[in-house]
Formats: sequence, structure tokens, C-alpha cells
Amino acid sequence: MNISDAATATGLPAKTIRYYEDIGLVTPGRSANGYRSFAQPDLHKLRFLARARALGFSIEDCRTLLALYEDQGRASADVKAVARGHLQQIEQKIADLQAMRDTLTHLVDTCAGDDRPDCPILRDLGGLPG
Amino acid sequence: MNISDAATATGLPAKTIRYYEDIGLVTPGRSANGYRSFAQPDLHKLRFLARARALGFSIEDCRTLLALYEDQGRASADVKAVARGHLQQIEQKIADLQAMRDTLTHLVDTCAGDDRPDCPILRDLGGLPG
DNA sequence: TCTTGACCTTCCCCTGACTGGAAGCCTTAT
DNA sequence: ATAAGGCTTCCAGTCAGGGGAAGGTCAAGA
Repeated sequence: MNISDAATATGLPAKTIRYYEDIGLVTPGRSANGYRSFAQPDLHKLRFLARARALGFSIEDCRTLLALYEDQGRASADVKAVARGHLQQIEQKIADLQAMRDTLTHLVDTCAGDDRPDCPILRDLGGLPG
Repeated sequence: MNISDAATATGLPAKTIRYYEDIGLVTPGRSANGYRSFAQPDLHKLRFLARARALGFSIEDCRTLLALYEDQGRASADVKAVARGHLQQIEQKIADLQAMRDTLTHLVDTCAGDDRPDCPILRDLGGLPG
């Protein structure tokens, strides 16, 4: 299977698949003409990566998870530790974004949004009182 | 005022201030020895930028907001439009992260996290049923 | 057989918003 | 005089790819 079929089969762009090979996440074979040749285990790995990336795991986390996935003797505790670390980062990001959202929502709500120059958003950003 | 004092006064790293000058957000004067010389309006702009960045505005949004800030004849509607656009992006990011969090939380909760290899997290990533 | 168009390859530069570090000049204190 | 620290510029790297050029390959149609 050539790369564009692999892309279709996994939902990943061909560019991304080449990149994943570049950084050693997958190692598809090559046909006589030099084209990458994807077999089922390659597609399986790529789908694993696509799913892990969709859950926000970093590439390095994906590398770790993939290694654990392939290691039949892994301890689920190791997997759980990676997932929990990532979860914490997500929670932190959510909290940060919610704080921004709350501030911005308040500012947007108090701005008239007409053709006059007076604007509480700019007042806030400018650090002026009121 | 030299750059390290400006950094202290605004809470921005000196590197960041140089970068902001590079991309034309601030234009501090220069002393005879070639050092950047920050006056009050420069510090004011830098604080404005620091606050806008803390609210998650992109550099280009900051550029726009700063221009509006300096334009005494602006319409607050223009400011509000920028803020509302940014707010929508934040809401979207929050929603995406919450979806990740929900999935991950479920997976982490169902993983034993012991020394056995069986792991629902990897099962999910691998796309296997169950 | 020739050509066309759709593939595929590698290669390098670009993104955002900085951060780190090297090489070298300037200032201040000892 | 010299050492430490601050300042300058410039180059490279980050993360996870995306865009596009230059060129090889393959299958179908004239």
C-alpha cells in the first residue's frame, strides 16, 4: 500500500506520515521503486498515533506509549502515569483558558461596541483605573 | 532606562522586549552607546502588550489592539470585534480540551495502574474493541 | 510509442512566539 | 588593569508539521 492509501486509511496527511517515519515512529518498508510500502502493522501503528495525538499527547508521549503498546510485558502503571501526567497538563490549560475567558467575557460585555472611542477593553489593557 | 530595568518594570523578559522591537511593536530610543533607552510611553506599551498576551491575544491581535489604543478616534466596535473573535477561539479550545479530558479521565479511571500488562488506555489507543 | 497526469521521492524553508547561546563591545568597581 | 556584569547583534532551536520545488515513476489513452 502506497502512502496516499495509508493516508486515507489512517486519516493522517501523507506529510505527517513521512514526518513520523523521519522521527522514527514508523518504519514502513520500501518497494523496488523506492516508494514506501505500508503493511497492516504500519497502519495499526499510524492509527494508534492518530488517536493518541487526537487526545493531545505530545510526540514524545506517543513514542513512549507506542513502546509500551508493543511491550507485552509492560506494567499498566507506566501507561497510567503517562496518561495522568498529560491529564494534569490538560486540566491546567483548561483552567488557564477559563480564566482568560472569564476576564474577556466581562470586558466584552461591558464594551458598548459602537462608533464611539470609549472602550473598557482598552482601558483594562492599558492598565488605567476604571 | 536600559532593557533590564524595562524588563523588571514590565515583567517581560529582555529577550521578549527585543523581539517586540524586532517585529515593530515598540520602538525605544537609543542612547549614545547604542543601548536601548526606554521612556514611559515605551513602558506603557510594553505593559499593554504583556497584559494582552496574558489574555491570550496573538501578536497580530496585539498589533491591532495597540493601534486602536493609540488611535483616539477609534470605534469601540472594532476593539470589541477583535476581542470577541479571540473569545470564540478560546471557547473552542476549552471545548476541545474538555473533550480530551473527559475521554482521558475515563480511561485513566478504568486502568488498574499496577504491574500487569492489561491496560484499557492502550486498548483504546490501539482501536481494539473492549 | 508517446504523452499526459497522477503519483511518489527528497529537500529546504515557513509557521508562532519566543528562548538559548556565542561573540564581542561598554560600564562599573576593585 | 582587570574582572564582572550588562548590552549589542546574529544564529539556531523549539513543536508538529505545511507548502512547494525539482525530479523520478507508473498507468491509461491516442
